[in-house]
Amino acid sequence: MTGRPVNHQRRAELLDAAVDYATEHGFADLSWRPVARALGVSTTTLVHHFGTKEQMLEAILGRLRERAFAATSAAVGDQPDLAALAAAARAVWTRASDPRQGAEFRLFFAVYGQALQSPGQFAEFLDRVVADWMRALIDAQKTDRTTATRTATLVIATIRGLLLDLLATGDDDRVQDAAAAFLATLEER
Amino acid sequence: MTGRPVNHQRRAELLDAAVDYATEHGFADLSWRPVARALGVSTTTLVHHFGTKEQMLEAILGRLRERAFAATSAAVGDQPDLAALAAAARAVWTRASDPRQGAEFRLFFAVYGQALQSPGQFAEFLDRVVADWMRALIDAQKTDRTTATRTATLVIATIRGLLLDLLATGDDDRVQDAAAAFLATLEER
DNA sequence: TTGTCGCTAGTACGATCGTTCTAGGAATGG
DNA sequence: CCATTCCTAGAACGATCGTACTAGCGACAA
Repeated sequence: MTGRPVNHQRRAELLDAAVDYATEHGFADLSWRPVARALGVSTTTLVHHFGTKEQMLEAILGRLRERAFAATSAAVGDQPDLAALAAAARAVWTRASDPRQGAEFRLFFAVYGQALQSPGQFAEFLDRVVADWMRALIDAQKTDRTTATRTATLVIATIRGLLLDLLATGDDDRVQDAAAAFLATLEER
Repeated sequence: MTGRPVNHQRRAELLDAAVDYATEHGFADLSWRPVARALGVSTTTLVHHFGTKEQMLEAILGRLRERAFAATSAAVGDQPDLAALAAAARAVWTRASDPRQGAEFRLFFAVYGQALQSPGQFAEFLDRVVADWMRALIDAQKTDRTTATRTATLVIATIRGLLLDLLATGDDDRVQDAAAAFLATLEER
């Protein structure tokens, strides 16, 4: 009577594959058919699992933010107490500036930019893109909330700004030098 | 014999109007027809002046970068010698964080993100998006080239990172507080 | 076994896309 | 005036878009 049960794992597989596709082929002009071809399924299959294209995009960027944050937040949490923020920032930067992460962060900033121009559609992304890291970086500090917030804001902004520079210019020497200087000032607190 | 002369001003008018349109309606899925409707011309007119859509996009982002840089570089140049960099950075930040500039910088970051995923098409944008400011900020300093480059890189990255935060969260108090702290450290050099 | 429902695919529809073709007024140099 | 060239518009092309509809297959509960 109840019929065949829903296979949630199947949707997760397709979503991960879709994120990989977006990482390689860009996010701006994603459409059902090319994604379906790359994944070896029909467009109908994607529609069935994601509903509308808009919903698939939301799912993709949700998964993307999840990936990006999970991979770095692990490094944030496992730090000794003293100078925890500086160590966390260094760990995040080391991982983020790894060339192997380039494609994923290019996609991240592409989504970020698009979200800024469609705040309605990407509301959750915009809400959490800063807040998730803020929470983690504030927890890593022992100072009062005001200065902790101020420092966390600066750390997030500087790392992202440097990453934008690195991805745009590929000038590793210059950007790494600036990053090292910033991280050094962070440890002098 | 020579016929009617080319009207370059007409193209500039259309380009400025197209940038305005992109500022309001987004950059990701721009197409001839909606732009033409908004500008009160036919799509053929746009094709005539810009060639292909790709060329129009390049023209738009070139003009956009020109606008964004010109408006702020003026503030950079007209500073007294002492603490020129700090004053320049403060001027740039004051203008960039003005809510009235929000739409333009949203477009700027949307283009930036798209360019990161299509480096071939937007090569010139990526080349100049950092280099233009770098040159101006290095010239504003009297220290050796190495530290001047390092500082300029950090100033650009931090300002852009803070701007990303401000545009995403709208949390003016927190971001302005962090910006003030950063600019203060800049003046202590 | 049988009825139910998830999963997949194929097809088709209307809309919109970028671009080309055709052609008529406007403005300029000879 | 005339020839030439720019500017603009309208129509049409094939391609691709998102999505709905139909239907067959497979897995599960009763």
